Amino acid sequence: MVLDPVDQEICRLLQENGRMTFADIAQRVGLTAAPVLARVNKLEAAGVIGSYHAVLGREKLGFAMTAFVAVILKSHGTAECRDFVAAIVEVPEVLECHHIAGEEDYLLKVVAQSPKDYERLINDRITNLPQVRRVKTILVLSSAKESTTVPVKVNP
Amino acid sequence: MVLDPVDQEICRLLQENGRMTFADIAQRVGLTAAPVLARVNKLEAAGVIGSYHAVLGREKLGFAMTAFVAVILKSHGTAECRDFVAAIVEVPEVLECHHIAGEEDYLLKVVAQSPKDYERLINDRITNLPQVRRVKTILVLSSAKESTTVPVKVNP
DNA sequence: CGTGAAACTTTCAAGAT
DNA sequence: ATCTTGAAAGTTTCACG
Repeated sequence: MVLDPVDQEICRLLQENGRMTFADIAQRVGLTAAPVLARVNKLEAAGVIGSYHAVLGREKLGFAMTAFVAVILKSHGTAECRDFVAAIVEVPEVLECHHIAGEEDYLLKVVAQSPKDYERLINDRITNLPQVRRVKTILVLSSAKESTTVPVKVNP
Repeated sequence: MVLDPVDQEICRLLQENGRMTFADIAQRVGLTAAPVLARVNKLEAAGVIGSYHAVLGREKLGFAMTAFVAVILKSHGTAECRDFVAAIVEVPEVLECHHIAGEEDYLLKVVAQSPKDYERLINDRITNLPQVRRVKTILVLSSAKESTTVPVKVNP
């Protein structure tokens, strides 16, 4: 699918503020609401716009810790990987699960309320899994940027 | 701030669908739109709800690559770190920048359209920075989960 | 918290450029 | 083809009970 500059601007605006009204977007891109709606519907149908989410203030909810967890599996058979992934994606504190190339097999991003909670999470829900050989914690001290906004080029 | 079960459910719903209408939310939590609006305003003011965003389908926009980049700085003075972070957060392809404890100093999440693009990004925008000693790329092969949804406890 | 009312937004069909 | 207009339905937002 080809994005003209108006589509690109709509994507930029909705990445920045996912609750912006079509009337508002229309004004900023120099159209009326109807064609903006049509374009957004088209962008959603094409999968260019995938979903909309509120992002919560984690620390306000008591999540004082973020960490990346590098996981090495015991073996790398298809079934082994499948079962590990199936179990790990069900853990709500695991926000991300990436299969990676490198010394380790998977890189997880996890949140926890406290070191104690983190310990329980790692022990009971991760290290515990029969496929896991070893885990390494990379503790996040602070995050200077944490966004899902990708660049939508203005000059095609 | 204390979240009662209705606040928690509102947070859960808005994490799941950031464009859900207040009328819709109201129906699901068994209220009318007015009190839902009041609660959302309060949650936003308290920073529990931080922001709303559309998440784009990266691959549809040509971002075929995701990688984590572990960075070691030459030194760890306050100014050095500050200047590195200030430069790195301006790079649109760098979606996340975390200060970490471990062998490396920073962990970045970056997206790129191709290996060539990735090379340019790493060379010209990262390795290049005067504070950087060394970078290590951890290539993402696939992501089984990539979310910002944190658990909002149902049982206080 | 609910109601009702005003203002605004969404959404669609028909017609203009 | 894509936009505008205009109108109906739905949503937001407020003051009052």
